[in-house]
Amino acid sequence: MSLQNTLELNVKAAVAELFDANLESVEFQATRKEFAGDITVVVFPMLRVVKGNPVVIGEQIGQFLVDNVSLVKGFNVVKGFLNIEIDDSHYINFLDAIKNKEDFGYADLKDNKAVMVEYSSPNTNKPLHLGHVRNVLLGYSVAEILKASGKKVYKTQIINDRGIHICKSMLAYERFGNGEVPSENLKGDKLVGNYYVEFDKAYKTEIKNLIAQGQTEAEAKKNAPILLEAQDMLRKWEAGDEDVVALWKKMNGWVYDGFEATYKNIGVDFDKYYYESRTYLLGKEFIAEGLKSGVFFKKEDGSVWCDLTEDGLDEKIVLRSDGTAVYMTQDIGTAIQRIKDYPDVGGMVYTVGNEQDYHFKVLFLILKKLGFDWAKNLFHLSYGMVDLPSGKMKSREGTVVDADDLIEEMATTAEEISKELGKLDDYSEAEKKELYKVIGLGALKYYILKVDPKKRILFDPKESIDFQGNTGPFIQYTYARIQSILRKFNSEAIINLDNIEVSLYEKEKQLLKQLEQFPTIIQNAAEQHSPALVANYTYDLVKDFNSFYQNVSILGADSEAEKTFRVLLSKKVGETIKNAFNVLGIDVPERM
RNA sequence: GGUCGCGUAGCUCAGCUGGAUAGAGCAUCUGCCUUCUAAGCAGACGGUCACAGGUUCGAAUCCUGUCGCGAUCACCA
Repeated sequence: MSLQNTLELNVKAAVAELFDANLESVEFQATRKEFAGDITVVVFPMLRVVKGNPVVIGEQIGQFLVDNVSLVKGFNVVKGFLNIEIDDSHYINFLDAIKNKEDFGYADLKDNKAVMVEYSSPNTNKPLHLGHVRNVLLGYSVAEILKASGKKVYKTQIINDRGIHICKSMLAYERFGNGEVPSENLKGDKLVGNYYVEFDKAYKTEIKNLIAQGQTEAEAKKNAPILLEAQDMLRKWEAGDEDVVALWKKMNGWVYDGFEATYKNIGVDFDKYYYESRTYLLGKEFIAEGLKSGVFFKKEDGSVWCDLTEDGLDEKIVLRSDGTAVYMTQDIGTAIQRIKDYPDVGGMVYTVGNEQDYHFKVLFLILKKLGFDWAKNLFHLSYGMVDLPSGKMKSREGTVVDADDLIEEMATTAEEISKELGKLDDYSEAEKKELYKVIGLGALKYYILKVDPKKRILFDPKESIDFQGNTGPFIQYTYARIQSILRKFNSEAIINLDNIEVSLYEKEKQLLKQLEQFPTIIQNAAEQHSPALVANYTYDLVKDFNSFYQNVSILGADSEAEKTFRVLLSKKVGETIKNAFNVLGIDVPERM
């Protein structure tokens, strides 16, 4: 039983015995540094069932704990706060209990229902940019956090592979491409993205000309021949035109190869891919069924809608009057397809930007109306946009921060800093290169994941991401320091706490208290779908370790017992950093 | 205009299921490398928690209103 559970039971027993009253819960918090004690019980909430002076009540409960709980060795009451002092043996036993648990903090599988996490839902007409990076990092990390909290998880994505956007790239390629193919210098997604930009250029030129010929801007935008041709191409695609489909397959293939390279570069993976072109038909089937069962209704023009006015929302279109699918149609189909493919899935998490809050509200509601019991376990992991100082990123206007470029720049920065510090002179070039990438990516990932998902991020490319303070590299550096100590100690096998006699320094106790929190942090992060909780916890842990490291000699301890204890403590902190960073998708280096 | 989200130190962020004197990092300034990696440690400076009411023994946290920023309200995705 955890320390807090033990204390809770005994506080309740104390209140029952001393005041003949029943407490439903006990409020704990960490004792503030300026007071003596390790854990604090807040007395105020008890005043609802126990009448009296909170200080006196605190004193009485404190005395009861000292008399009845061997781990409680003292207490003091300040205002309504009962500060409890815990015996060192508790913390030493805690360390002893986890010393062989390499996966400390991770829960065993405890739920037979799996959860599917969707992230990175790219369009196939342009490369991934910083916005996708936030999406991918968040989704991957939430998936890993859910796993660590004891859930079975499938990672997936939906690829938006059909529609007017890809037709625009295809048309521009046909016109200006001259048979260009991806090469080492030009990944497939970049190539296709270039033609998307080419299309837009040509489109704008045509608009200008039409306006010069006397059309209004709105007319020109609608009538530009190149746009009409792209729309024609889309119709051909839907009709299954062989040439168009062949080009579509070829260019999408290039894009997928390019995306794969970027995912690998970032270090994320997927268990299953879904393609809009293959799920929208299933969506249509269920629209037809819903029409029969009265979930949907048809308007005179033939379009199909869902009436959500009773739920405080509007009517929502689910099928166009010409019978073609809209975004909602394919999302309905995709959700149902996923449950068909993975019957053990009991819920899903959609990692999608907050601009689509309304869409997912509606989607979840419609799926509920269609009668799927899993629809109540759908969660939209909504995150804020990543903006530049100049505003929103726009692919067509070339104001995007490219994902591949960004990763490379981060590694270059890591290289510059490392060279300045010059600690890696005996590393081979390949080892150095690998390390720079680990550090650069660590900086980028931590920078993005440490902020609350729902807040928007302002990213200024000119002000490079920090490598000091509350950053990924700082935490990685601490890990590397710990590994250095372990290499020097060099005798893991004899780490043994049996019958060890040490009394804890404040810095050591603080570290152990912090370690004790980690399993709870993982559970909270899973419940709240928030990697930021894990990131900020790791930073707190590392700060405490560095303070310990700088103020207490580990290998130079006075006795063998102390030395053994400190090495083991350091080792566990290192493992915990590694386990925490693992769910954030960040690697840790042996040296740096 | 309706709906949703956000507003905490010069900057970037924690804290938000109500609890002690609101915490970090960056920047600025002081100290600390004959001792385990100075990407570090120890410290100083810095706040009307957007504003105004309300609930409460107690509010950055909950409620209402106002202001500011953003998103959304398409037979786009």
